[in-house]
Amino acid sequence: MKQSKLLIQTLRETPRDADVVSQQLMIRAGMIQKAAAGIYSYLPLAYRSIRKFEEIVREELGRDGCQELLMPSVLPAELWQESGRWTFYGDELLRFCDRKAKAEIAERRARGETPDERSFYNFCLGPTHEEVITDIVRKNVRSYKQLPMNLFQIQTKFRDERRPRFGLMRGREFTMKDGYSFHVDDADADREYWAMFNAYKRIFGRLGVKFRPVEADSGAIGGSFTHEFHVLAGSGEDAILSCDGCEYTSNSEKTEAPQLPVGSCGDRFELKRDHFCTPGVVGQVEQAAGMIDTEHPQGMALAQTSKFYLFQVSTAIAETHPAPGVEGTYSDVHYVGVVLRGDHEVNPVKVKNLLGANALDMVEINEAEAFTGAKSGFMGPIPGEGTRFANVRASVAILVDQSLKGAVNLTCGANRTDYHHFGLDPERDLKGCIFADLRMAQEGDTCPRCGKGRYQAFRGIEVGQVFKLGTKYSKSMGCTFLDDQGQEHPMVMGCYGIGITRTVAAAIEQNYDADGIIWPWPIAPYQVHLLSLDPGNAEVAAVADRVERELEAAGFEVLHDDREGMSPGAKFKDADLLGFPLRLMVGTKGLKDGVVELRDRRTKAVVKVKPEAAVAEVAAARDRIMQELETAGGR
RNA sequence: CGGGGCGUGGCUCAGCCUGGUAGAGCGCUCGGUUCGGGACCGAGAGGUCGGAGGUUCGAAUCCUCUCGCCCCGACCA
Repeated sequence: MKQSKLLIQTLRETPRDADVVSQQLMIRAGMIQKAAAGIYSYLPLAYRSIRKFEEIVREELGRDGCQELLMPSVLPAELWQESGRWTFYGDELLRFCDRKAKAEIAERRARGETPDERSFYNFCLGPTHEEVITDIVRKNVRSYKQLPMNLFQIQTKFRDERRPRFGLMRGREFTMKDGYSFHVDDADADREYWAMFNAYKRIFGRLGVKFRPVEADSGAIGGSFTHEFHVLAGSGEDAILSCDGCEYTSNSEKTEAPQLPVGSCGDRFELKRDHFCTPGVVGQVEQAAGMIDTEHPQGMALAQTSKFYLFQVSTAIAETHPAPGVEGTYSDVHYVGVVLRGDHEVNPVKVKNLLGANALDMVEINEAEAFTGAKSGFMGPIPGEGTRFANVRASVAILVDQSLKGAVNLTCGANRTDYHHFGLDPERDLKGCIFADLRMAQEGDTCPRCGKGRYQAFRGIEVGQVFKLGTKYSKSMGCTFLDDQGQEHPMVMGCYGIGITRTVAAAIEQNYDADGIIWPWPIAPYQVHLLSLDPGNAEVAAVADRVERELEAAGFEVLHDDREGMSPGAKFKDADLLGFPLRLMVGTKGLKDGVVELRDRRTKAVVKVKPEAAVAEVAAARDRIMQELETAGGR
């Protein structure tokens, strides 16, 4: 391909509204162009990478017998109403109506009515396709003999994000591979889950990026387990903890924290109310340092302090769920107190899951201060007399992190500004409290799975997820089969997603330098960037054209920068920015010595060879690069 | 959705405070000289200053409304 004919405009300067590396580089390299917030055109170079990744996905899923189909992107409201998600999904679902509904609205207006347009919306843009696929399967599959079945599509999705950002990584429109499997029972769904898990490991392994499959929170859907696949990159939105001694890797919102040994701290004291006074000090560390008495002349160790968070369970959703720690249900419970060691952070997802709540919010600071009667920093699990907290204590669940089980002589906020109690023994002093793992695990914590390794922290970009759905959709939509006894059962489902365009962006987030992109070979738009440094020179032009033909004949993808009137330096800059793995330079200077030069984008190493040997040298470089990829991937 | 910011040629931005008939660099076109890490000279093309209304003799500039975009937060099967 001649670069002089390629649709591309590279930019020397970074566009102002590009805020992440992949977005900046893709715009500067002329790969994407924004049409609206979070909506991009994929220009030729980007689309080549996207298609290459799609092909990898197709090949690997094909190995597992998955069938590809394509569903509509405009979906009828009826299906979403059937599953219940039409109302549940929220404003990310872009809803609209067709001409028939519009005519109806117009007609009512003509009659003097003021119809609510939203109630006439009868279509949406598909953000995901559980409803459609379930509809297809229930209409076409009746017998256990047809199961299992695994169907996928690679398709444009639309989610009307509140705040689209990060270019292709969090756009509103994006390309996604979404797959759905249908099974006669749980065991078979589990088997398929692990088959897809392994397929994903192959897919991201072939991509040539560092990645990790991580255990994740299964969220409100309540599936039994789920893994996310993350491309590791410093700019990743998710924190991942990975044990250096075993396979356990998880999203930090899920990571199990180890039970810590309770330090010895002398005799057990009674609860001494308002024992420490640290006026005007707010931070945990400063407070602890100010907690001085005869027992603690240096101040209190941070691990001997406790902190207290007040959460609120949304009553609208909680309704009749049995409430641990208190009598009654969440329709009675508004507040939940969480007690942690002073040097630990609360993990809201763990709290939420423990409570079985769908939504959990921090109580707003003003409200919390009014409730407990103390300023932030001095709240605690023991209500002060006459406060609202004291009045409703019986209906406030007190959850205590397991690290404090058996702990004694702790401090806690006195619910009186500037004061802390001393001598807290949660088991003794907090009636009906529940001990559980509620904190964020941290880098360096001992892994509770193997008991030996320690957690290492990474940042990751979520690019794929495998999820066991169960019968949520098959039950609500009547997707059933007949077993060999003629009995009807709902199918057990799994779903499996890969963000295609996000993955390509994530690959760049992980692989770039100050000069531009460094493409992993398997998804590079072109593999070789052939630069004619003096295209006006007949010999250079002849050699470059010949090498281009030879490389293409040997199966390489070559972009030939044949542009005239451009200085070598400018071509080098463009080549670095576009970042194809290999750059082959043909110029008068080299040809004077009878050589062309091959440069590795990542290592910057240059090899000089005779033009006739260029193809063999490129092949050798490819083999070396692919070899390195084998060892670089995830685990 | 709350808070903040920005809309001036394809890109980056100046001009706005203090109204007077629109600029620079990059990119693009043509000619010439160059040519191994974003060369130089000369000549050009290209802008309803996001939109609407208002104030004014006169608005990119002041006022009102509106649309779009960006950032922080909340949200994220």
